[in-house]
Amino acid sequence: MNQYDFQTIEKKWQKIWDDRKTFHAEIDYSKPKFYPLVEFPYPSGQGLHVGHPRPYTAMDIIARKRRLEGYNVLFPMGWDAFGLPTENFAIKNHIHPAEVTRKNVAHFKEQLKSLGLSFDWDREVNTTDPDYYKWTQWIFLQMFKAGLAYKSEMNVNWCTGCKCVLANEEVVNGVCERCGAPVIHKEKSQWMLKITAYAQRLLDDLKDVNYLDRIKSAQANWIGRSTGAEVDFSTTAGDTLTVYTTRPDTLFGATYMVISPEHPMIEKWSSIIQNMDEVKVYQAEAAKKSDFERTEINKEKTGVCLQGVKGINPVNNEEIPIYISDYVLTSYGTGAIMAVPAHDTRDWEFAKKFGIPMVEVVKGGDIEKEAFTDCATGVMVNSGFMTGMTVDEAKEAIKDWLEKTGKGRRKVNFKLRDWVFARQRYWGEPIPIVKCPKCGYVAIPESELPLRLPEVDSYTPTEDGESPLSKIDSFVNTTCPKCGGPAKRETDTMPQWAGSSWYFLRYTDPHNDKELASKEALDYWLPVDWYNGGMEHTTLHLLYSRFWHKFLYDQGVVPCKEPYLKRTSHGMVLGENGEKMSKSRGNVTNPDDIVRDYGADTLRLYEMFMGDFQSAAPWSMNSVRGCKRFLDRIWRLQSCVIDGDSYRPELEISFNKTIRKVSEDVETLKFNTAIAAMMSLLNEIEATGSINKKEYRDLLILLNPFAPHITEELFEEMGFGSPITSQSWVTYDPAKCVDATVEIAVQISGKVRARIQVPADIEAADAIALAKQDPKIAAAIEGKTIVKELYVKGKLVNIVAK
RNA sequence: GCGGGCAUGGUGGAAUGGCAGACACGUUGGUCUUAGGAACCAAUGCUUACAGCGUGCAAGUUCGAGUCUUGUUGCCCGCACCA
Repeated sequence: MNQYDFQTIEKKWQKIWDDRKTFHAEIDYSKPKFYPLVEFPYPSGQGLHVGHPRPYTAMDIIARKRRLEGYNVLFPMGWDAFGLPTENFAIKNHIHPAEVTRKNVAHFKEQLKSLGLSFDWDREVNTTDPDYYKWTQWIFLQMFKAGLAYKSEMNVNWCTGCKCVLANEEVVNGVCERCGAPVIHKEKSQWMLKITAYAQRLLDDLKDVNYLDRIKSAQANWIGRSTGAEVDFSTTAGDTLTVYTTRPDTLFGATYMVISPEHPMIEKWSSIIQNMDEVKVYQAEAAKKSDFERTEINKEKTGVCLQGVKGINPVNNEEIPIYISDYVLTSYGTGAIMAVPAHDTRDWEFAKKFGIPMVEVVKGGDIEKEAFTDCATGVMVNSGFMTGMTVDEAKEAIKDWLEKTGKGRRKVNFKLRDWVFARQRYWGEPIPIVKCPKCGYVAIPESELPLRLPEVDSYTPTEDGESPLSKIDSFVNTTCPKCGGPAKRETDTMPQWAGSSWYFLRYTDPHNDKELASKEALDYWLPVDWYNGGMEHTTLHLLYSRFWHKFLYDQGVVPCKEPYLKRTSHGMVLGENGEKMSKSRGNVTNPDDIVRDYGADTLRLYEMFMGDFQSAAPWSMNSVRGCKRFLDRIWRLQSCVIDGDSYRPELEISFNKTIRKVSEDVETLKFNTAIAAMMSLLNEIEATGSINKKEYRDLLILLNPFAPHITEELFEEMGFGSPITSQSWVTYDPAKCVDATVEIAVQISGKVRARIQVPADIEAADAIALAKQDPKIAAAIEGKTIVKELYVKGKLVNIVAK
């Protein structure tokens, strides 16, 4: 017997798979298709992290199992390569971002290949490749033509030191991460995508997909549908202030109004607001804070009462003060609220601080102590025609009244906001739009796609906050596609999310230069059958790509409404100390070291065995060694192989049970228990002192998806025939998964008092009778009244005695 | 703050409402060995051990709760320009 020389074996099989294109997929109508997908990585300069192989190995196991089950499997990989870190690295080291990307991709690819993942590398895509982003731009143009892309004034983070727009991540505690200068909010005209037009469908169609419940609820909450009403308040200034509320029933309790510090009405009223100086100071303060800071409930409420203008409550014509406060956001609802301190927690705190009166309109709580927000039990009081109604009745009554009187209307609102689709950065897809002084924003002709990123000398954002592209005259100056007159190109680029919103479509036909993918390929491969990715992508990437997909469905480009049939999530891999792995904490493990010292099969096995796939788990070198030990034992089995073409009787049930367990557990992502079952089986095999050929062969196939290299090598070594990749998955006989006798527990009133052996198919009455014969049980129930007797098949007998 | 989640031995974790701790790691003792970060064998939740106690804490439902319900504490993740 040779040594288990994993380095040689792994290189050998990886070369065989490459040379033979073992995992290359083509359309084949004779087989059922299966399209598993993992999130393609951002090729960072740090290289692969031990967190990457966890989801990749998991889906690889499923892909390999599906192939053995006779499916035509498309398991692709690519690179989500536009982004900030590459650009920042390029700026710092004066290397072109494309060059940085090329190096990082090469490194990542080499690392991924060393793990024996069964990707179809012929279908590799890269979002920064002009042949790819041509179609990203094409999709944007279709959205523009459909009216879903528009320009709007948006707040951006503005570094007062670098004089440039910052990503949220670059803002640390209100100052610029790089230069430490204060960061303020600044209005900027930005390209937006109208994802809100799809809000209802994105919500409704969740019922048609098989996502984990927590993913569905996270998306539903992010979309944040609420039903309520818009109410028009007139003001002493003559203008109307429209508010959105989910509690129109409390309208009689509205004792003041609050508008966001950025509300446009403030500018309009600047001549009549007597304390404009105070207002301006407050606006400047608010501009420094993020939405997150502003809506924090624990913080002290702040605000300024507008002097010189009042709102008028439409139900009772009472004049009420108008405040500006940063807890009201421009981005939600109408940017103005009616405040009902008696029945809203934030309003209550604000009113307490500013000494604003409260009016109780729903009875049931103690509004002196806290706001009473319960809708289910309260009864309306002090509310004119609604007095005496339940909250639900009042909601309907007031909405009818608002619509009848024209003072308001029913309104569905979403928390979901439109997608800011422009970055003032270099390393992204150029937005294919021209601004013509005569024609406005004009799409460039599709024949001019891809609109390539021009070469620039500096990737640093410009002093005026525009993209570096704005400095390239040859790029900027062009002619209007419509009128032929002089015009200027859009110089902003798309956010990284653009390329990742449709990459799974390109995998189906990655080299097509006529369409983003052929109809035949899309019809055959879509939808993605199973998409696994991180929980952190639930509300952005996952929602964005569903939105793009639905748009493309409406355009007749893709054949199905939803891109992903099933979505699951993996947990993070933490450092050995249980903290998030990071360079600064010094707890990073490099997968290359593990592959070199223990082998890819051990790494794969450990990543799957380390804990529940869906939860975070800390790294453990000791446990890695444990997995290596298991593979060593599998290797050594070849020294005790005996003849035999069926399972030996003493192992027959164990084999059948293990095959069933592994087959089922892989489907539910319970890789850790699947591996545990194989370890148990190995323990039993070793106890017999030998293994026969049938048993070894089946064990190797069972383990193959987890540890593909060692199992292929042993399969070949043992002369079991062609590679495992062309074998069939092992099957089990349900009838042979049952033991003849089982040990059951006997409980007295729920406490275990004895254990007895019974035939597996024993009847309840017989089991109970047998239990009572046990000396301990007989003694325990003597002289007591038996209240109840239960038998749980194959598990226990419970005798309730008094 | 809002949203999602988690809490079980020395460690990672198992457990369709039915015998808590599978499977590993670690530790201890032993065998073999010139040697051991090798292999093999045995033990290993805790305690005042013929028994009792144990799944963050407090209640509840049930014949029976790690699992369901309510409350509570602590921790993790996301929050829209990181990917």
